[in-house]
Amino acid sequence: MGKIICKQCDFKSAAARTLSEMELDGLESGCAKTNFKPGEIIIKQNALSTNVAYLKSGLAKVHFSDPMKERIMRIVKAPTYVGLPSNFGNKVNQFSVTALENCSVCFLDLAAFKKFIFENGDFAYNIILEMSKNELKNFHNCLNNSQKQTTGRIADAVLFFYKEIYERPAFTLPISRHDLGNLAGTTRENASRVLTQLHNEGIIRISGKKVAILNEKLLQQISEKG
Amino acid sequence: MGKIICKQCDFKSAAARTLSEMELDGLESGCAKTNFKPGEIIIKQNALSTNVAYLKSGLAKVHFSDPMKERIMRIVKAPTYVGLPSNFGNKVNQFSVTALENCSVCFLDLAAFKKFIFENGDFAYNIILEMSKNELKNFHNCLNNSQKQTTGRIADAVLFFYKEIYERPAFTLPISRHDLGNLAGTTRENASRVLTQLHNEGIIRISGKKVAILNEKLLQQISEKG
DNA sequence: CGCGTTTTTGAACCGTATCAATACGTGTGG
DNA sequence: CCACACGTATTGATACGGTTCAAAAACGCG
Repeated sequence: MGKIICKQCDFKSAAARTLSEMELDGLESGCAKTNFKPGEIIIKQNALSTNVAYLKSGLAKVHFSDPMKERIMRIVKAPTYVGLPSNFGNKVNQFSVTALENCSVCFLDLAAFKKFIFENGDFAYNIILEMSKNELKNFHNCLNNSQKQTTGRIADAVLFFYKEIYERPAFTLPISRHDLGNLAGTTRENASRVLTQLHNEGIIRISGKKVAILNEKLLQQISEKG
Repeated sequence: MGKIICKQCDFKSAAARTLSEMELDGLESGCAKTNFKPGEIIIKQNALSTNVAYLKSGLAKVHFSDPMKERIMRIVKAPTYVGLPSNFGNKVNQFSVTALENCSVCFLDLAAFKKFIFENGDFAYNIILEMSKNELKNFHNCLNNSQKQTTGRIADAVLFFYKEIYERPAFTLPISRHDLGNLAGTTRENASRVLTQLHNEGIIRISGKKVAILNEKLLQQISEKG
């Protein structure tokens, strides 16, 4: 779509920052920048993963989208690669990625990307670093989800939006109750219930999609204990 | 411990197979082979992860070992690296690894390992490949655990031992009921119950730790549906 | 303003954890 | 060789949390 110049891009990943000017020229030739509106699908599960997707700006949900077991795995914020494990571990995407806000994404040629891994150790190392951190995050996520009960998991999700996404205690949820439940591994009904319960206890204030955290310490405790 | 010669090692990883003779000499100088008996700890959670662990032979469990939330994440079979994400994503191990059988492990110097990533693109690429596949496995694992109920998860575990570990329909469980429950995210009581239930339905035969799968198709269905 | 969607709330039902008691198996010491 | 003790496994009864179903309320949009 839009013509862009990788060399001058301000949103380079840690890995891309290791590339020489010449390499960046190579990257650019197989690079397509695309914009997405909320709800639009960035990566489609079961489609061939022929490109590396780099989320330059915006917010998106990573979700497994089988008809029978739709599940939001996590919410990702730019800048980040999305779907690298599918790119390398499997020929088809193992999950979908859908924009929650306006998103700007660069689709990079997989062959060129691989070439950099082979030829630029610094680049490869940074990719490994990003993948490692991601896997550890997933690891803890998974553990939490299986050991806490609903209240704790919803508290987790709220804290996640606070700390990792918006970095301030008042924000507007980018997702519906349905999706919040889905993210926390429960139903929309329970997501609703827990939210109002936390509201009634004075731990958060909630009105529609607007959330304000009133008692962070207590919320943290709920997230940890149960 | 034992003196070994990496060059002549028959258990090389895909990544290590890309190394030149000279590089293998380098690997060897910072390599310690150690043997573990069942129950012995190979990697200890919260210890500094100063070495890359390569499981050359044997079976081990990867588990989160906090006093309050002990949880078996997965069972791994040689040959495989264990703990790479901790090596690169964090200075301390994010989980423990404990031997279930006699295990032979090579501890490699992390600095040398990093050097190979920087200098040998083929090596780096193979590491990325292994990490990608691992992450996808975890991904599906995590998804399954959160969407199935106990019967399905135990069925999963049994099928896992059949297909991924022993590759034959009759085998001896390498873990106790307690750990089986822990692996499937439930209690020892429920693990027991489900096992005898499957036995009574003629789907598996079970006697102590000896398991035989009698009706694979049905077991598969249970694993998928519920 | 009306219609469809999303959210909230209540009640009944189901699955699983928990508790409690019993059985089994192995190893120890008399 | 038996008696005992300890860890592991089994089985049943109960309680709690969460899903599901149903219905009302609030919201957003044309």
